[in-house]
Amino acid sequence: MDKNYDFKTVEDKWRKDWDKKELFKFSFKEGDRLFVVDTPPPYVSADHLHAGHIMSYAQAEFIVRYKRMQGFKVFYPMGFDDNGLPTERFVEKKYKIDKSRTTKKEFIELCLKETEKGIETYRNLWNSLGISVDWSKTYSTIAPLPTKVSQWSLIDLYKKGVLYRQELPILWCPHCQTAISQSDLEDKEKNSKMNYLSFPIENEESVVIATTRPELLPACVALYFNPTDERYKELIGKKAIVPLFNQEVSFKTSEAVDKEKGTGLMMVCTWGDQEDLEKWRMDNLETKSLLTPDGKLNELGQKYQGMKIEAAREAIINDLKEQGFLIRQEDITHSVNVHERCDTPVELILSKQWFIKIADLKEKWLEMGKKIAWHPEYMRDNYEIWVNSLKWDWCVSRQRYYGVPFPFWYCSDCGEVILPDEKDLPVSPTEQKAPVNECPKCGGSIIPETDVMDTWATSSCTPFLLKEMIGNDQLFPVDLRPNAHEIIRTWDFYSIVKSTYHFNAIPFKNIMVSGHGLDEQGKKISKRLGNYVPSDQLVDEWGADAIRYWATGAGLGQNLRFNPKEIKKGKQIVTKLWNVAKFIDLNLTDFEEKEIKLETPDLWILKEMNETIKKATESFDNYEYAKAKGEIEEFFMSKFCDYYIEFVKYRLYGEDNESKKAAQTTLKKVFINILKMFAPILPFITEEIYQNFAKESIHISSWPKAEEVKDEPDFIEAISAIDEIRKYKSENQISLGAELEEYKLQTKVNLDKYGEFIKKAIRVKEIK
RNA sequence: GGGCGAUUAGCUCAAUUGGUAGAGCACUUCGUUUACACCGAAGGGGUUAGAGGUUCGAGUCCUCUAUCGCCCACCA
Repeated sequence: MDKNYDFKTVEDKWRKDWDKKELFKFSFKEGDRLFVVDTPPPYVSADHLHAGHIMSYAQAEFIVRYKRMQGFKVFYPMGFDDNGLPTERFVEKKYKIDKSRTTKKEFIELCLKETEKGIETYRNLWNSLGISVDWSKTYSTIAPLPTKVSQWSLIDLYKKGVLYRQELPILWCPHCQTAISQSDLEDKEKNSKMNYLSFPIENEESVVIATTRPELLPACVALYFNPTDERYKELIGKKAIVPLFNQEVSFKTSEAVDKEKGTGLMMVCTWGDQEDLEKWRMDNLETKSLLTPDGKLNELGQKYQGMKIEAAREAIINDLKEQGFLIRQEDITHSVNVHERCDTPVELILSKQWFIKIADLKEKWLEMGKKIAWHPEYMRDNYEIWVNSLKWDWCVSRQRYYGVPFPFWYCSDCGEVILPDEKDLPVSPTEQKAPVNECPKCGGSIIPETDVMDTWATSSCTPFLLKEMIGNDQLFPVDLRPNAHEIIRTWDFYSIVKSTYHFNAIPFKNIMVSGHGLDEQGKKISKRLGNYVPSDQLVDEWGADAIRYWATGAGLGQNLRFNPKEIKKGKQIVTKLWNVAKFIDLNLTDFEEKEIKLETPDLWILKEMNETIKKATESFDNYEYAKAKGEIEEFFMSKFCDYYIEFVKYRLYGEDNESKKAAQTTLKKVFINILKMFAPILPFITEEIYQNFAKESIHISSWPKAEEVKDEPDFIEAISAIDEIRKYKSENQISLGAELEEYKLQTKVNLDKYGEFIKKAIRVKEIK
């Protein structure tokens, strides 16, 4: 063995070896125990890989390697989420193009090109980190099979009556020009002005209303106050005139109006916010649709027609001021719902879209959530909070180019929906003919649906996509879904929705939720802040094992700071394992194990080892890789290196062959189990060392089993005695290697039994 | 405003069911020793955020307060 451990050469060697031997390729036969992992398919548009990515994927992979050693046949494919808005936005930004100013064909080609690149970037990183996925089973969400499964899913939902198409006020992104869903929203603090406007009342004085959105005045349809509000009681039955636009609106009351907010009077427009929508729905108010899909005022805006929202707001405020309707203004900051992909404030517009029923089935979603084992447990709360906050059905249609098409055609006359035959899936309605030439109901002509699916409508199929990839229903539900907490409300929730509707089953039995990677100051790592070292540089500098070690630093659900010291510590452990390996290797000879007569220190370390195996196994079983690492490391560094190796040196160098063999056997046995326990976390160094002893990969070897060992309970006293002498030597500045002539021991210990051992282990000639 | 997490040594974190607060890093001192200077040994360092309560006993359970993070709500 080389004197120094060269991680670059070694890690590269095993990467190639595993790849060549297809070590992680999935295969199983009847009776095998399966472990199916539904890994988050990353957006290929996320081209800035950093420690946070390493952390979350490594944490899941610790469990995967552990399960494999436990004898499970692991199905661990990798997917890529490459369709939909994220990719389009990425391409738009990168090539500085606008969807509306390029042809659909060119645009899709660029998306596909970037998709390919993205997959390569990810694949390189996973490989360098030793993420043991089965690369022969890779999917991308826009490929034929996933498209087929996503389309089948929609057809099934349609047949079950839970997918419907309706014209409704929906969440709309004026920048991306597409419908979006509640889960695509993000909060953003914005500076704004609260405008206090005077609304004249017929034959009377005016009332004052506060609003941040005067540009919605043309769509104002009613004014509301709280029924207990004495100030406005007598307004019922009267009408106010909307400033500038002059439509008459009536006063209404609602318990939901807060007397303390603004002036206690609220204007309802169609539609500025959730509250508007609810009043509109409840009181059956008039519909005044004001916005165009690109976020401009339509003809209802009169002289402001064609202006963008912000421009119209400014112009209207100016005119209000001029004509004396603006009483006063206040600077405020408030949070605004923006589209998370582009930061544009979202609007509500009337549009015909496809929806999946979710808002009325909260109880069902909660019930399904309870059937899943959440790691950590409290993450279920996050899920339940989201479910309870649902207000809208899931809008799954998007007016974009690069995505999985809806598998539907319509009758242009009666609107009848035409479904394809399931055996013809996948289909692309805009490019192929419908299964019928004319509407079977009215004989009208057929037009294709041009919408594509929301990205989550495709990725939420992965739990049952996996079984389709293998063609075996036993793979569903999957055993483990690992992901970060921000996609509980999307990927996880929608997966639960779909599996419930399709199979009345949970999609995954276990979910492990990871935290975020933070920079050294504790800030979330993000592309915008640039506060990260690219992942490939990290691996190059420290090696995969050391980085993976760092990833054990936070328990499930916890954020983890980037910390070079912890990576260094990982490197130190790798080096330590290497040095121990050299030491043991040098002193090993072949012998028959049955002749061995173990001595007290041997029994002690074996007993300690079995305790460690028990604890590490339990921790890994509970997805607590951080705890497992702590237990293994403590045993290796303190018990094995600091004590046991020191205890047996004199036997290894001595003349008593029987005693020497016992020490050697124990060293080897314990060390191999240490390697095995470290293997899920440090796959490279453990493989390198293990294959010096064994001819197979450590990663398909079996996880150690704890055995019962009868040790000598009073041996602990001998260890205390050795501690005492170590301390004495250190305090008196004597080298640990120097032999003391004589020492008077304070610690109570059975010297008849352990005197000789202590003298030799810590080098003292005479103990009193 | 509601909820969920967190707060333990200078730093990063442990602490089974309530039972003498522990590691690593950093710091101080020592040690070239035949696995390891990519090293080893020893040492100093804590009113467990604060205040109450339950208990023979609280880092751990309860109540309140403060600070931080996240989720949800908040556009009148």
